[in-house]
Amino acid sequence: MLDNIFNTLDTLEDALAGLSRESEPDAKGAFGSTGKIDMKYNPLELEPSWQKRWEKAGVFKAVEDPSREKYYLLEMFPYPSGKIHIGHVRNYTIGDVVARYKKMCGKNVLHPMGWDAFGMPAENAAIENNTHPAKWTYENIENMKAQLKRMGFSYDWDRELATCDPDYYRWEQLVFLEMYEKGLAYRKKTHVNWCEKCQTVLANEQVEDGCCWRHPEQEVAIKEMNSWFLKITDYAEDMLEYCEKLPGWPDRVLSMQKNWIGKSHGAAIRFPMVGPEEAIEVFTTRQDTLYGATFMCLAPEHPMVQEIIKGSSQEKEVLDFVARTLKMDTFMRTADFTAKEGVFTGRYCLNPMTREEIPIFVANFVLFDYGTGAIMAVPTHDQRDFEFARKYDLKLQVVIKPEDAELIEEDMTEAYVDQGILVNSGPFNGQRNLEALDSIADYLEEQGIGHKTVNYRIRDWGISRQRYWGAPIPMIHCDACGIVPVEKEDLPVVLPLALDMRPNGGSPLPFDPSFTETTCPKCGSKARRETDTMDTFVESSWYFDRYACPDYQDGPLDATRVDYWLPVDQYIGGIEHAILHLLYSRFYTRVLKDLGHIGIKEPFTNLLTQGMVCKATQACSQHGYLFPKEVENDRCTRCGAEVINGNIVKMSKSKKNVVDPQELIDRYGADTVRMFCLFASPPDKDLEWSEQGVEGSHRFLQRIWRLVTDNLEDLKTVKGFDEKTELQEPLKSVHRKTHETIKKVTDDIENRFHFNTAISAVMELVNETNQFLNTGEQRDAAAWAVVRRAVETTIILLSPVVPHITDHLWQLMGHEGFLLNAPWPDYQEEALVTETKLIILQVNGKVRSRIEVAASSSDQEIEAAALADEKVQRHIKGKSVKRVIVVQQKLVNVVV
RNA sequence: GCGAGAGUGGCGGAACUGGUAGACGCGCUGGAUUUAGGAUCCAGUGGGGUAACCUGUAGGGGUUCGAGUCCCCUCUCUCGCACCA
Repeated sequence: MLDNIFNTLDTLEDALAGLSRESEPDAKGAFGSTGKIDMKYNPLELEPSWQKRWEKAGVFKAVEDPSREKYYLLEMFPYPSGKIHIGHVRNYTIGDVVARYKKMCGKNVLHPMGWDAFGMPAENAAIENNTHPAKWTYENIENMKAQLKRMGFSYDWDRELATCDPDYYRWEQLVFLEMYEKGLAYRKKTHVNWCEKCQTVLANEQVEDGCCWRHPEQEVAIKEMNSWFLKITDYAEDMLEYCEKLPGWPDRVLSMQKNWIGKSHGAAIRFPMVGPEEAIEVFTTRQDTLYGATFMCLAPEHPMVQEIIKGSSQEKEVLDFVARTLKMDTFMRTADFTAKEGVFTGRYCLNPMTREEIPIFVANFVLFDYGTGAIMAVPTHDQRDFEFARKYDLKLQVVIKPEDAELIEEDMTEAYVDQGILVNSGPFNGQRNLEALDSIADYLEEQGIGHKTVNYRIRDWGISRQRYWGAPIPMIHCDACGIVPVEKEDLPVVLPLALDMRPNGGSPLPFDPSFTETTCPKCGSKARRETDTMDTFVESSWYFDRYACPDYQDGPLDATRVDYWLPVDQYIGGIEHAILHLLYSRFYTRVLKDLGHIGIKEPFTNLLTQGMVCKATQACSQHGYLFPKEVENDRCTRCGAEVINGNIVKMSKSKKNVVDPQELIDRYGADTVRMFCLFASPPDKDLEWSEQGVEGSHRFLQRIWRLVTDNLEDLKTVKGFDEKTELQEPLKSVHRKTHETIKKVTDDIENRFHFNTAISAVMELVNETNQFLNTGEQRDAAAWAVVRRAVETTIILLSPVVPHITDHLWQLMGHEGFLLNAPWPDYQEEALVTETKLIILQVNGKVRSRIEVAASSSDQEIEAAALADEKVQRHIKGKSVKRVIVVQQKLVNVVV
């Protein structure tokens, strides 16, 4: 099939060569309609043919070469869901333009692609369609790979990897064992989110509005169970610090990461128990209010709760409350509309400063995950504590007063949270509360009651998933020896493929004796394999390293190659992955460095987060959201009701406001789709899909196609332009525009990724060239040489954006080879020089006139010309000129 | 509530360090070509006014010879985090 197209094209070119001989010069010379070839722009034939040629020539292959400067460009790899969607198209188009541009600039470019191939959808699809996750996944990969190739992306497919391949995850298992040895991976019993339908633990981010993200009707339960964790908290401080050392990252991503890490300075303070137990430790950032702490609250999960109520008369009441609270999901429990509730434990502890006995409560709003899971409550200066105190009639004690007023506890209607002066605070009375933070912390330390500390919001990364389609955690449970790591030489622990999926959605792994039954590496007795698999974010935390050496068999990473390519110079992906994946990758890179696998800490030097692709929704009162196909003339095709046009929101299957990239490719070709994705808006902003916009992009491609084919003979036969030629207007202007465009496009791509303005600039050049050809008088060889240079520049500058049509036109014009191997053009300063300059004339800051002056004019001459201008004269008549501002070569402002 | 970003024609968006606001594209209007439609080409297109000119970048104030751009306040929208002690 492709071969046929190939042959067709070759024949076409022969035909063209023949035609050129038939053309006859008309009276005006070589211009006019001669050489006009009836040849249509047919992207559907032309594009696959060029894709095949690129592949055959291996133009996208990246080879390590220490003598050349490398450039590693990476787009976030996709989950192989079956088909590419428009978000992929946009993401990968942006990346492809940069990759092609950098290659043309002479960089040794690495531009790989692969598959984030483990994950739940494969298991669900397998159950639904009675197939196997592996089969489903690999079929999807084949489909999507074909689609990506059809888009013409410049990937080095020799480096392709799929994370579900044992050759990939075996190294992840090895790194896990190394982390385990260093204490960076551990197992603990803890409270987790559990979805009954998925039969697995969910990460916090997979819980939406208290329900499972995949089962919006299924409330997430809190379950206490054993899970594996990676010690990301060990690196929290370093990752936070390096947020300041990533100038190539968008501020908003960095601020999200800082937010997520959530460092806060404060103090850990011990409140001694009244009774046999030792003390309860709290974390606070407000040790300045310590004298006002009149009660204590524990999180329901706090282990001391069980301890201190044992045998007391409150026991049942407290246990009921704890059980009731823990049954609520975290979202409901922590929602701001959920009332603050608690129960008295019947026990007291001492405020370490006032030595007063204060009651201990269990409260629903105290988070076990944050700080120590216990808080000192200061109702006078914390709104939550205030509400709680009022509800349970607890003591209030003011310890900060505003500078010019008194606070009376009984009269307070809300907590006083502003700054002020300390009162009722022993030796600290009279100090400003913020200044007392340090002195109180020091005092605590001296007295052995507490110490300064920092607390992080970030928790260790729970990576256990009770799922089948993931990388097995390489551990063994032995009754005698406990948890024993798999021997490194026994890796990989391969995921068994021959088993039946369970209809309830649970993992089949625990029920497969061929997998679970093993022997303990330590004592040799019967033992059981760990059946949890790893969170798929683990795979995506190092795939970019493995691209450097996907075939390496002696370890996770080949140091020589990884050192050459890493770090990623430019990473591009959706903002929706901004926190977790990027945070995990930064953590994992640090781990790999500490384990000696890699030399860098930060994996991504520059990050571009592209905006979402959006489109208006359409709905019908009867049938809900409608696909574009289900709408005709603003009416629902099923019931004829008028459609309701909704907001412009992110494209999603559930809202049915989607366009299928494949349909667009089949209709317009890949180049048009690529061009529209770039032209419609800058990459970091959201893109609003517009069918008319796509048509516009297609029209532009047809316009350059005609510009070349309509004038092919003249363009082809004219001699190359000698840059030293002295040109007259209007030729000079076309030539100047050519160089201005090179400058503008280079700047837009290199420094700003503003492809939309780069394309605009080329459009301007095409417009000017067309205008010259349509209206220009001069039609000799000199003119054609200038036009040829303009047209060739157009083609080269557009080649990263629309690589197929440009390679084709390049060849039609008689060039050999691919534009990807052509050098990116330089502009010449001399070509930008103009003889005259346009000067804007203002009077009192308002534009009144504009004049042309010789470029060589001095400021004095320009000022004189401005004052002599008729319109300026009219506006300053009868007034005295107070001041004249002359902005070099640009503007004159006359102040009267 | 906290943090970040944004607000410019009928629409998507330009205007990089303060210096012609609206590049480029879409749409629309008129004209040419065409049997017609499409495609293509030419002209026009922020609002008001015959014109000179006036007015205009969410609203208000300020700095400046000059503000879409800088500063302060207000409003609206989007995103992230959120009972974080």
